[in-house]
Amino acid sequence: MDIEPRKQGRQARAKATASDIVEAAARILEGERMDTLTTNRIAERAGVSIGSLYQYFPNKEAILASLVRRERSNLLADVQRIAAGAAGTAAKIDALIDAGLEHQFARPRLALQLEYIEQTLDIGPEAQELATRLADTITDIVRAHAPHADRNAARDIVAICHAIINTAAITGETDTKGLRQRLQRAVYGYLGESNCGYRKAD
Amino acid sequence: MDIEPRKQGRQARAKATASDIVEAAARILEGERMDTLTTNRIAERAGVSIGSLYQYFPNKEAILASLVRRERSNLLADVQRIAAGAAGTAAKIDALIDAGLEHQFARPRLALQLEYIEQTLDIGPEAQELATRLADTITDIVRAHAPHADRNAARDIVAICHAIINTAAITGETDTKGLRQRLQRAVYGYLGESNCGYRKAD
Amino acid sequence: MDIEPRKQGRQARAKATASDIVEAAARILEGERMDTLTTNRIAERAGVSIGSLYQYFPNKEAILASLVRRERSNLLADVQRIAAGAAGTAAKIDALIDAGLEHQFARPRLALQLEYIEQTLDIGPEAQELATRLADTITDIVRAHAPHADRNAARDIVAICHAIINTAAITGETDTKGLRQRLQRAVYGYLGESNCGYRKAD
Amino acid sequence: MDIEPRKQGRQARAKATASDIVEAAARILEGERMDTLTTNRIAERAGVSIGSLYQYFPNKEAILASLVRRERSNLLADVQRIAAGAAGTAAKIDALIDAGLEHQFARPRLALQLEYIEQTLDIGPEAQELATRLADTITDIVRAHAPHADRNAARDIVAICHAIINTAAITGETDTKGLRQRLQRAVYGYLGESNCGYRKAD
DNA sequence: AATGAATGAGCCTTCATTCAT
DNA sequence: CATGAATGAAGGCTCATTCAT
Repeated sequence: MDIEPRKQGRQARAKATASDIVEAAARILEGERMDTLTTNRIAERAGVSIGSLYQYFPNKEAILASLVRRERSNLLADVQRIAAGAAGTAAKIDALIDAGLEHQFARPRLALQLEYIEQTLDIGPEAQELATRLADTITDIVRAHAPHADRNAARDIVAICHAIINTAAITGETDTKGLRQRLQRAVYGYLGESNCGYRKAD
Repeated sequence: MDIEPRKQGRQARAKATASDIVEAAARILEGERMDTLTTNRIAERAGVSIGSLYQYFPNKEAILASLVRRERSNLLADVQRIAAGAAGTAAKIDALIDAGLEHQFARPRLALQLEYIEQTLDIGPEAQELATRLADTITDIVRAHAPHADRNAARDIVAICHAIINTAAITGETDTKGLRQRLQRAVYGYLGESNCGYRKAD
Repeated sequence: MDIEPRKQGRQARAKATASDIVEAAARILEGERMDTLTTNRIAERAGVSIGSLYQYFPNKEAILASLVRRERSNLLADVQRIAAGAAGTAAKIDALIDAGLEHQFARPRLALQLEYIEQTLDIGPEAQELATRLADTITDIVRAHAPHADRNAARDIVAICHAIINTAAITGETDTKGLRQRLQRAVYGYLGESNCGYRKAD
Repeated sequence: MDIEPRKQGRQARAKATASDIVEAAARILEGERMDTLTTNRIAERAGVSIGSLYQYFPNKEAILASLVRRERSNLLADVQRIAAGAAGTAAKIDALIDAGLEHQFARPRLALQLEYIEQTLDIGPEAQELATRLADTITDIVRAHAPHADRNAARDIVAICHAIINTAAITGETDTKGLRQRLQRAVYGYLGESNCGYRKAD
């Protein structure tokens, strides 16, 4: 199944339409029951006709793939910026936590749904690569800080953060500060450091 | 939407058929693409006619709700047994970890899918209650061990374990022993205890 | 694309439905504009719901393939009966002409449309084989009568008959007798025999 | 349905565009699967925007009607030239055969497709008239040569030639010479003359 | 009860056609 | 006039669910 977007229209209007469609899909994932994620509904929420939708995407999956790509590359950009930064390893890990927090907390329902969709979707190779690069970059940072950590550890840490943030988001927590502290507890705890009085969050 | 199984013949045969249907759904969730989870396919795998299926369940969601309930109550039973036991608080927490590990690792794909389905489903109040009871029991155990832990902490711990186990299951890990250790690291780490050389796994 | 019918239901009702559907397609081909040959219309004319139609055929093409097969095998049966008969070669050719006449004249519009559809369709291997067998059998008969005739000649003769009958049918001729004479003129003429006073038609 | 090309600028450029569009349709009919004969594809192959296409033709059918008309009037011109010529009746019939051969063999797939389209299309009155004039002219020639031949006979002859040529074209024959001989056999055979050693092809 | 044929709302997608730029 | 983005009716097909046997 072709999963690539169809054309990046040369008129400005076209580019806007394509991303309107993707955003509409995101909004539906966030706010409605998953079974309303139909192409017709997407078109409707994008304020576009169904015909237009299919001028930009060859099928429903392509829309979702675009959405996944969009989110993923945003996060990857942040993470790479952190990795490339001059900060110390602990500071980088904190920054990583913050990045994850921002990303998932910005639109938690969306993040959650996308996680599921990614598994279901036969994601394109490009998105696949984004995922790998993301994982690698994070692994590098973690191992720079905690040399004894292996790939599993890095994966665990990412999973742990995901899980905690999701749970918090779903139960409607709003106290980002407390949440960040718990994330640090979890991560540094897992990495084997006492995190009592470890650092002043800010 | 009605989600209860259809009350009827308490005969052994009827009960068996109903649970055959539920188990068929489980097997499909485990082994096939999610879009093959159709009522006709469920009936087929259960070795029942589609007509019969609808004699036992008023609709598809009811089957899934039953499945969720089945899994949940299994876990709840284990957890309650642990809670009621005479072991020390740390041993209880370890037992909790083991219970979770067993549950999710017995049929990891199923566990993963159900997690998603639970969110999608308009879970019945009974299942809702199971969830609450489960959370409460776990919270009690955790707080008995770590008095400073609040509800959030208990939730976080459950989420952490879920996440690590899922990730492990997805990536095809089989080393249950190593996994248990990492779970303990994560939990005790989060709870703020150094877990270096803390205890002999068994 | 799968082109085979889906199930030959074990209940009598089922078998009837499947052939009702095929016949409905035939009727539409005969009597309506080709662009009304939609699965919905077929179902409607068959007096069946669209859902039922798709229980018997996996897609539109399969219905048409069944129809082609039905017509072809009817004709093939006739032709093989003729080939196997004890009649003289000339009588066999006459019988062939009559068979063709009957077949195409019974439902001329249908015959015409099917001819076109056959080319368009990726006909299944079975139907393909029917066609080959048909052509071979006819070739054999023709060459038995006119040894100098090659494959082209046999093909030409079939084409000639098709064409004449179609034209006649389309322009609404009803004089089968006269038509048969013209067909004989054409065939025997092509085969190089004087056909003046050649034989008494009956 | 309006089937006429849109009257407009008689400028050379306009005329060229219109015939580019018609020719693009022809090329698609020849070289691609019939279901790619979409207006957008036609415009694309004509090197015109879809908007422009609709400036020249009110709808898709009008394009095809123009194409049919183009082919028909070409043939009609040839046939009328033959009819008006000074040659003997037999020579005229031969010329007729050659004309048909050239026409259909020049672009056999196109000829075949158009034949089908003509039936499907609600051909405009003008094209209808072309067909009639064509048939009449041919009938005249045939009857001049074979006075006993009636309208049916002329129709049959045309049909016969069509059919043989089509069959040859479909099966990929390239031996025009042999084909011409078979056509003559068929025609003269049908008209009741022995065609053995009848005439030297050229 | 069990069976499985039948149902039809609704999904994805295409394509002829229009219209703002 | 040309362009190409936008439109939406309509087609193929699925699947949860019903109902006659």
